[in-house]
Amino acid sequence: MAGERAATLSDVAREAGVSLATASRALNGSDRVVRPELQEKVLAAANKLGYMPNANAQAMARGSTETVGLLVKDISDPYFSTIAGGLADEAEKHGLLVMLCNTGGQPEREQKFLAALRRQRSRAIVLAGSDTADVRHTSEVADLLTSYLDGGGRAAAISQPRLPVDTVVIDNHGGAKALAERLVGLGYRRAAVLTGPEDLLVSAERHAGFAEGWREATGSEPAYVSDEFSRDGGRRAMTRLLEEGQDDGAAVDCVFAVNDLMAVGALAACRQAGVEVGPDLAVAGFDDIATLRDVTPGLTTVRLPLADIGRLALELVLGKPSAELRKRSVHGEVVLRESTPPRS
Amino acid sequence: MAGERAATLSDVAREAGVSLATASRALNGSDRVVRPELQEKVLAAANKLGYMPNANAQAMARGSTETVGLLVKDISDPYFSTIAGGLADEAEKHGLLVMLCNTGGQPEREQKFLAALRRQRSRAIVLAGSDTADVRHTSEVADLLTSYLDGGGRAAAISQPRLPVDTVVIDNHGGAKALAERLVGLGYRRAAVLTGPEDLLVSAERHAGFAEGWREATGSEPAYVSDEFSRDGGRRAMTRLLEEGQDDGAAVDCVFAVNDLMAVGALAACRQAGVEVGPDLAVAGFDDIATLRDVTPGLTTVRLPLADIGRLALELVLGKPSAELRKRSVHGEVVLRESTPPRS
DNA sequence: GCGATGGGGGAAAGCGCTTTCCAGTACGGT
DNA sequence: ACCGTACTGGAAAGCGCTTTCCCCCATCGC
Repeated sequence: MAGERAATLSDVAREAGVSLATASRALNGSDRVVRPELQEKVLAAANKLGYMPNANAQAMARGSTETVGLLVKDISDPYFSTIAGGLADEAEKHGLLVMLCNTGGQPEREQKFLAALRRQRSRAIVLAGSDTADVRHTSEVADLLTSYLDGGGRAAAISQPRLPVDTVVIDNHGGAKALAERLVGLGYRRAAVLTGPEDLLVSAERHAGFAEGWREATGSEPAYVSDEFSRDGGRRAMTRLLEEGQDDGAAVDCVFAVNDLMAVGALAACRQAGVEVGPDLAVAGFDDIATLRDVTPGLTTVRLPLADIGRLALELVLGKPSAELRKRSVHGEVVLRESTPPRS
Repeated sequence: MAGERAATLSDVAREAGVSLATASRALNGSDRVVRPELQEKVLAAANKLGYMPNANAQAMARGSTETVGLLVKDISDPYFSTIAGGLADEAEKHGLLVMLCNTGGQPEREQKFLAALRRQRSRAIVLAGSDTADVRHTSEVADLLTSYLDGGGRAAAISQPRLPVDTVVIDNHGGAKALAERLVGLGYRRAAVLTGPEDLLVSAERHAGFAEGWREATGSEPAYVSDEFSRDGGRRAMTRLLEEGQDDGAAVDCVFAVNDLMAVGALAACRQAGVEVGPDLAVAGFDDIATLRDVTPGLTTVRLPLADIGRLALELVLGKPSAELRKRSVHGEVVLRESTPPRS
């Protein structure tokens, strides 16, 4: 067995008694008409030999592949894995393979992967790593992307509006603002925001949106505490907030964590501190991560259609190229649950 | 810009005033020694032209790629995405790219992807889709895999012991058994298992392990209810269980859901039915999904080192091929939390 | 001083496919 | 009966790279 090198197209052609050209045409179908009789012979030969085209050879000859690259910050984060799921589904429909690149948020890796995808002649690239305000890095990525585009590649980004490519923009600002308004409507008056690092764009946008909504509705500015954009970051931030609140008489009645993971961390911190979320303090998140829909108390959040976002990004990147940059907006929907009961 | 086709190796060679062969050797380093002076010239030329090797051409010439395929049932499921994360990390260390294939549990897709990976001449394939008892499909996959291996490919599976490849076997049986023992130790006496479809191997193994442990410790057989292997399946199964329990005087005091997602569904069902998990009824899961570590009450479960499993699978598949099939066992660790308090 | 040795460069043969270009055949029109 | 037109098969030229094989020249040993 081990010695039998895989059958090539010439093997098939020989077996079928036709030329290489005819074999290729018969198998690819569309190209040009081949007499049905010969076609069948070729198909039979291919079948008999267990022929499998060499995708690399095809890529060379055709100059294009069936591969799309997907860059995410961390595939084990449900936010990204849900997006990846939607994108993978869509890719499957188009007969495309997805190259998964886990950047871990490291700029060098991001650039390395971009280069690799370019070498592979990926048909398209979707960037879903979170955008940072790191101008130097962003511009390097932008350069890489531009030369990729010049080489005939296609690219799109998710929520990274600074990149010179088509983008699915997530209305972080609007969603957070709407959430603020709803919370005020429920009777809350003193808010704090648990944010990620301030150079993380998503975090900044959500913070700003919330602050704007809150300000417009109450005339006051929400406090805020920054930490990591993660479960533990949320826990730490919340712990600090609770400690501060003790001295300071004017404790907040409502906390907005800029993502669900942080919110869950905040929930844990409250539990530990003996603060009952809901009656004592309201907590809200953002994203509506599916796995987290069952935490108790149910977490008020802004639902993002993550799988659709993945699908949309692929559609965008596969669609007709257009001269100007396209932006496709996606809005979140506030989902109220028990963690923010109407304030009596 | 758009007209400038990407620089090729011959462009670099010409620019550097050397032959193709020398250019190739200078860039790949290892192959054979090139005079440092020429080497530098080539590097400079490559740099100047923004040369990017064409990975497809390299793959053709070398006969091997830098790509590994990963088949998962559903990347948006935290179980798989955590494994994928570990594997992607490891892949990055080896300079490999990961081809993500989302099978959705559909046998045809699985086969389609396997074929695609073969066409791509993927260096290795890791299968992490859950194994089913569907013999026909399993044997077809096995055939595909075998011919892939014959062609020089490498493959490994995660927890699919029926495939003729190296396998990371997860000790589902042992973990569930240990859990059963611990629960009995806490004072529980009447158990029920919430299982997935019985032809799903993971589910069956966990069920069997738990039943064995329970039987050995108490002499009685746990009841069980089957439904989907998902959050909603868990909720439904639990609801049914609670309804049955009402008629039947002898209600269970402890429920084992074969994965965390189902357990969370069960938690939701209990909440809805007014049953307080912990005091009224114990609930345990399996996997210890990170995102779920903060549900309340804290869910007793069997922790699986999912990221390590992904890493391990890649190591296995990249390691020296050996004649006999290798199995690498991974064991879970029981983690007791508030959902299963000691029974007073 | 001369042949043997070996280090390093270049020509060219692929790798497996697609696609252009050419040639042969059969058909239609006049 | 003759020429132009369609149609279809085959030869061969790449696609961009790696690698074998060959050759040249410098060094070494005797």
